[in-house]
Amino acid sequence: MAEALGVHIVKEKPKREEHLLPPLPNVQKYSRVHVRFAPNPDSVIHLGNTRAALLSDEYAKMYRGVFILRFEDTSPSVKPPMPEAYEVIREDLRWLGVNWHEEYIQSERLPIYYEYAEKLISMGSAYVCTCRPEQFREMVIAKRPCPCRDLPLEIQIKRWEGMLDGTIKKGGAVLRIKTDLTHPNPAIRDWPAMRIDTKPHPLQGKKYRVWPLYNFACGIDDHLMGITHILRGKEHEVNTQRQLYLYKYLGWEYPEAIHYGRLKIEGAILSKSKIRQGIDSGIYKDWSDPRLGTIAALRKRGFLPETIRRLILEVGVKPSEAMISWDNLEAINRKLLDPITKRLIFVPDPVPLQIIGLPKEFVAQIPLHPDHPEWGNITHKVTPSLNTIMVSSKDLSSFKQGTIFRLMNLFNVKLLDSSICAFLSESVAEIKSLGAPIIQWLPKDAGTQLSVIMPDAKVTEGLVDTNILNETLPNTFQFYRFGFVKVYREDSGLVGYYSHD
RNA sequence: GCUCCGGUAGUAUAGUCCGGUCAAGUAUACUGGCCUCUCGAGCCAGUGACACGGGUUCAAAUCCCGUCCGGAGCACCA
Repeated sequence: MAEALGVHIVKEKPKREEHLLPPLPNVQKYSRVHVRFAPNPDSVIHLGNTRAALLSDEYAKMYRGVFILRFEDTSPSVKPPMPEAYEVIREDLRWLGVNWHEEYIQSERLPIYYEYAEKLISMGSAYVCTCRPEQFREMVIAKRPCPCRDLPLEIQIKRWEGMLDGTIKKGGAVLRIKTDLTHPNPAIRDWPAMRIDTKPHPLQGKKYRVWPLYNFACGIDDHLMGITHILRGKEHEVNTQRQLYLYKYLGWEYPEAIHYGRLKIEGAILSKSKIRQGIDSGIYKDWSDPRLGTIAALRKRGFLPETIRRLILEVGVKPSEAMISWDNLEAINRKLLDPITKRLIFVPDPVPLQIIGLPKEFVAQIPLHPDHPEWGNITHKVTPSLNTIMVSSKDLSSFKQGTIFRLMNLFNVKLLDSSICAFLSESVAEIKSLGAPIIQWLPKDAGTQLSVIMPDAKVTEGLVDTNILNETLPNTFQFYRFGFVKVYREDSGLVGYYSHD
């Protein structure tokens, strides 16, 4: 109808229109887009890894494609898989809102890799190399074939069997894919595909002693799983070049590979090895230590999955490196959190303050959200006999004797000495015209102990409005004049993790 | 050193393919002001960038060359 009238109806604009992802290349070549996220379960995932996962997920949704989760756990001794990591990673992905349609674990697919290894050997496209690594390197730099390269097929097969049956010891041989020995990049010349690793695998035990290297397993799997578009960091650019040879020999077409630059976040640790090292040495409590850039840490601190997704989409797929600032991340999170988060009183480092000269009983109405009066208020009473309240020592110590200030939502007082003040008046307007400070407070017995872990892992102790115990926890609150805090109920009591202002 | 890949404000990003509408947009940060019983949110205004040098062109952030700077890779890791 509208079209008949020559009117073009614009559908509801996407919320993030300014950060829509660019289209994927050559989508029309494939019947259905297949993307994958292939983490190594040797550790948990962090903001950097999330980039591949979220970008792939977003594209899968954009094209109604298939998202494949593949655990790349084929290095028992160099990157030993952490048994619990498989589930922790799934958990993190679910939390991030990533939907995967298929899941594979490479350590369960060794027979497939063996099959292709044998095929490539018999085709003369791969050979078993028994040179010492340094020896091989010398030759390859000189663009000369190593002595193993052109050995007859029967010997290659015999050597391959030797790798499998244990005749050849660990480190004694490696399967190499033939490439171009004159390739300008020495790293590409006759790259290794399989090696012997006798360390028991957490999932497979001692079942296998020959394991595929990254390029072999990944290259084969990407094809077998029908991957059409690969999103990965640019550290893999050379790997793409290597795998091209494999695809050529097997007559396969290589997927579209998109390489993005590294993601760093100012001040936070994003290196898996450094994280693990820090945990082992006790510097960090665990993977969710607030100083880390892990998903577990961001979640614990109250960052929302949507925040992380928006950030990743904003950064996009550029090949250059990006240094994310906390300001940006926090601003996104604050914008999402602010309208939906209850306000409560938290008094850091509390000290008592007695109020004298009270003419009557006062009831303070503290809104749960200033922009949502319908959410209601929390009330606190101060009477001539119940006249001691708790305030932050930081506030109190900044006031000189005689300072006039307001107790938020209550009344105005004048400081007499370090722990006594006198009732002055009730009017808000009065205090505003003076430009005097307004501070948060709690009646002496209305607070519950709360330890807030700050982003630098230091702890701020304080009292939080006891009404928090009526809330479902964990939950994020905004404490007046303090900031957003995600509060947990732990055995030791209430523990909060500071998100941001 | 070798092989690749990049460089738009403090940070991130749009624009670069298909030169003019870009005296460069947006977000955040910062500075002023308004609003607010939070040092939160919101509103208004402002500061701030095309790495440098050549070339092509009537015209260059956009194309070409050089320089500088940055990153990645050069594992029997992924």
